Amino acid sequence: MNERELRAFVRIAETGRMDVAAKTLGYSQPALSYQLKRLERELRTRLFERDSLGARLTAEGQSILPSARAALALLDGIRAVARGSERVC
Amino acid sequence: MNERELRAFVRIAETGRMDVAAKTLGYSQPALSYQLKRLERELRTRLFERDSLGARLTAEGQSILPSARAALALLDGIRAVARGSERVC
DNA sequence: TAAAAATACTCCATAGGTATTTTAT
DNA sequence: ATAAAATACCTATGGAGTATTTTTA
Repeated sequence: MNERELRAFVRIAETGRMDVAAKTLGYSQPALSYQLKRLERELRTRLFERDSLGARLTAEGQSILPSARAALALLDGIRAVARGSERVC
Repeated sequence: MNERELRAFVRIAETGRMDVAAKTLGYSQPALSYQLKRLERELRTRLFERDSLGARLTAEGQSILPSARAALALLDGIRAVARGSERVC
């Protein structure tokens, strides 16, 4: 479970589309598809139902979305703190 | 920033020793040293002062420790939720 | 000089990109 | 037929281990 996977998960949930999520995150659709698959494999849970219309959260996906967002917010906070104390080098 | 790096960071903070932290996490001291270095590089901040006595948190390290712990707790929660909804396969 | 961290090196697994295929509407 | 996701394949980078070196108390 890593930050990139969680950001992918949240963005797919927000857009309902893996190709759009990939574009807004700045990488390819297959790469994003692979990341989601990796996350689902690690959690042993299907997070989205996919079809030719897009990707919709499953119940499990919905249940972890708030925690994923909260965790990412904490990571953003860590970055902000770190940036605030950057050294000369 | 990934889960492994954060767990490494927290464990080093708790033990004050990279070799001990590595052992309790189940991997080698050089691997752990590398992970911490990667995290510090990404955050552009020194998180520990190291010497032949061990590793002690810097002020920046101390300031992110609570967030790191909270983020890991959220990840644990995600895992717990996922485990609770594991499918047949 | 002893103990802890850092570096060097080697190897395998992972992650991403492009091209293509599959699937459902 | 079209649009979205999945797969295949290739390559590059990352991450781990063992052995060794460096540093400082």
